[in-house]
Amino acid sequence: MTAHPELTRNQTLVLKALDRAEGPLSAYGILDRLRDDGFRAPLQVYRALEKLQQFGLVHRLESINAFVACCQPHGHRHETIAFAICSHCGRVDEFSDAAVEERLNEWVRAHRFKPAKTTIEISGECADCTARGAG
Amino acid sequence: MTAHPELTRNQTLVLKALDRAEGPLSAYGILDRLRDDGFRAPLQVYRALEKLQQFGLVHRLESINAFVACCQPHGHRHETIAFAICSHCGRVDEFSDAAVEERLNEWVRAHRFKPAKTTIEISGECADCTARGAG
DNA sequence: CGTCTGAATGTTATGACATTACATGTCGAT
DNA sequence: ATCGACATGTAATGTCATAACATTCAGACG
Ligand SMILES: [Zn+2]
Ligand SMILES: [Zn+2]
Ligand SMILES: [Zn+2]
Ligand SMILES: [Zn+2]
Repeated sequence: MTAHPELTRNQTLVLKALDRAEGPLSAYGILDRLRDDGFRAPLQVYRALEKLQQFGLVHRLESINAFVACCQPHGHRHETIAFAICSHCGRVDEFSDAAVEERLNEWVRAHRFKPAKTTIEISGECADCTARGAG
Repeated sequence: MTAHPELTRNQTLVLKALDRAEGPLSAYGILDRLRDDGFRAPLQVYRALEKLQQFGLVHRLESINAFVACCQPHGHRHETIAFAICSHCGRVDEFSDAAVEERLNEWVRAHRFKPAKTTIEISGECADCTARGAG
């Protein structure tokens, strides 16, 4: 599964919708954009999103219940990823920091905690929006 | 607002419900536990939770849409807090790490991002549950 | 006292996000 | 052909959160 298989039709459509979007989209937002492609029910979106997340092509933003296409060309699965989310324009920046990852891993080891998923999200206002004097 | 004022009746009830709970509670879970105290609608819970979060007495766990009472005796407002959430037993451990906070602050400074709220949540299985051989 | 005002509360309705359950289709392996 | 694994279609339901509006409460002030 390292090189994920061909995407199905629905997965391709969902990924394209996210790629074309300016910012994160909710599942229902994706659904609305795919009505013309035959999408009728939320489950079609959620099922595609689940696979795309497994492939590392899409990330879920827990703090805003939305999804973004991964900015890396071929996805990634093993790093801890942090997100900076502009609550004004929706821009999402994705980054990883080895020191952050290492410190969290230390806590986890020290407490014998078996991590399954790590969420790091900073919400706020991006530089552009701040410069423009956004509210 | 450093020493937060007296809590109102509803705020007190919600905080007590969270204190008594084993793990995190959803807003509707809190509502159910406060029916006998006269609670009838979700808004009563959400309004109390909003204030309690401002006072630093309650934290929202974004990745599971739930709330926990702060484990510090008098709350805290200025640190970046990380949570380790056991998806098996619901146990939540709260910790902060200066190095993590500093690294995230560096990214934010470098990108002129104006942070409003930082979420760090590690979901997984706690040591006790792993030892018990949980699934 | 009476009134004004801001905060908290009560209530109904609605919106937003996500999953369960079951039926159907597709395609390669045997 | 038939089987199994996976993807899909559809309806119904469950879960989380807020909008809108009316009412109540407690302190400030003349
Ligand atoms: Zn990515
Ligand atoms: Zn922005
Ligand atoms: Zn705390
Ligand atoms: Zn546990």
